[in-house]
Amino acid sequence: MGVYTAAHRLGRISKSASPIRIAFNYYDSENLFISTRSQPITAQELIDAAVSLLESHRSISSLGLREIAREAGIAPNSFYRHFRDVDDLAIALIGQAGRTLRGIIREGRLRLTPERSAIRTSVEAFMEQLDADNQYLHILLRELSIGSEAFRNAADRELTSFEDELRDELVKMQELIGQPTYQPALAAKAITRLVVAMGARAADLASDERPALIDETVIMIRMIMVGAQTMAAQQAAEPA
Amino acid sequence: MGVYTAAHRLGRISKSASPIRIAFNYYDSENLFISTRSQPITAQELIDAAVSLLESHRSISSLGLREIAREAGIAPNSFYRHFRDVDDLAIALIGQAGRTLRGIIREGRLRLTPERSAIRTSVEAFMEQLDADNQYLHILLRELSIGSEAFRNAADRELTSFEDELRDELVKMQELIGQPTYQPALAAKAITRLVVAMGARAADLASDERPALIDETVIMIRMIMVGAQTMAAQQAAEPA
DNA sequence: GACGCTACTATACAGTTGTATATACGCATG
DNA sequence: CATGCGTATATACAACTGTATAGTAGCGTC
Repeated sequence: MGVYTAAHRLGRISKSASPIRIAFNYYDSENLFISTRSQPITAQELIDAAVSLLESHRSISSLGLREIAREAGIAPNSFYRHFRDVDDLAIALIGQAGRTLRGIIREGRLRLTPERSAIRTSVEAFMEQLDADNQYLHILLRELSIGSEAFRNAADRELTSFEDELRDELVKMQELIGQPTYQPALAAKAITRLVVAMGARAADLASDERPALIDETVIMIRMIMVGAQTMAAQQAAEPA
Repeated sequence: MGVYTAAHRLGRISKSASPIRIAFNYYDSENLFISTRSQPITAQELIDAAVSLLESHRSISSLGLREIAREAGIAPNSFYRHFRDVDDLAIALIGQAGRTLRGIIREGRLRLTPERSAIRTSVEAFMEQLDADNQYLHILLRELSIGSEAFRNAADRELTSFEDELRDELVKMQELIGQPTYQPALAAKAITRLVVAMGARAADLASDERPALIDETVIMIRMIMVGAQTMAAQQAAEPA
């Protein structure tokens, strides 16, 4: 943390106030040596600062360069050392969010047991992310509908990877239990988009209302899967 | 249009420039008598000005009071005569969007003919609104995922009205053709949310890619309906 | 004709923003 | 030891924001 943080975050600094002078080097309250200058900041720290500002319901594009720099504790101009502008940081952030989430969901599948349905397990893993402190899922859902074209496409790309993984799983399942699925790619897409939509709504609810929403979502997904399987059976019977 | 429009919209006005003095009354290029003062502006005109600024992908909360006033052609302070602040205008705008859209969709149902499926007709009516020049659907979809809690709840309320109307329709249909639906309220919710999600994505696509998306959506909805009907049939057979 | 009411405008102010320019420190290299 | 590079900071500027205060034109009423 540099010199900007304390002065700017608590209270406003008036431009007309007498200039504040701080020694270049000092020991902070924990006796750690801190240089107020030339303290290197990483791009990741800037991204983290942006994430922490994205709480509640702000879009990335509503963030100001100065705001992010203030949160990270550096001078506004130091931002340029790491990113061209806020949009540049945003693209990096969305990519990071997608990568992280896919890892988490993939990991969640390992928890799959014969007792618990695959659907419920996946939906729960997804919804759990809403409570996670990294906020990545919220950010992704938000940028999906707002922000520049580039942001939305970036977010949509992350979502499409989910769809592809789910489709593969549906096909695998179909071979396993011999129950064919009509247009598995479409079914995967429907399920993904539905879960995302319900997740977005769940994000607004208190966590004690979530279980009901999860139950609803599971039934909806079952409707899609039963429908897709029934349609496959009808198709097989009809043109025979 | 008042005196602000011309000067402010084309080119910037420098504060340090010599003060601009304009006669209080003048005839504009079409020889309409215009008073630069005391020309009453309606709240609706302010809302329309806001809508016209919401093109592409901006959220309502990103609009500035001065910006809206400039677009409407009034002095910034005149805004306060009609709304407390931008959020106040936003709530009015969302409500108006919802009411308008429900009217349009309801009207679209009147086009229902035995030849064209009810599903396809509804989806097409919905997607048509994406191209409408009033931008209401875009605005509603956007505020659903962004903006203050109040905005989201307002948008969600509008969406719930759609669900209710659709559920009634499903129940009516069920009585008509004798094919029961499992949990019609949930099926209606799934369909509505799915259409909205697909619509949001469709909004990003060129209009020649829309038909394919409509086809996809229709199949997805069919999956849900077939699934809900199959599950109703299974439920009826099982505990008997 | 004076008064008040409504609907607007003008000016001003403090705060914020993005960024241009100049500067200072620490470190590695010659 | 001097030079230059990398990384940070300080200062400044013009543009913009929301809004406080103080007007002013037009209209209806006493």
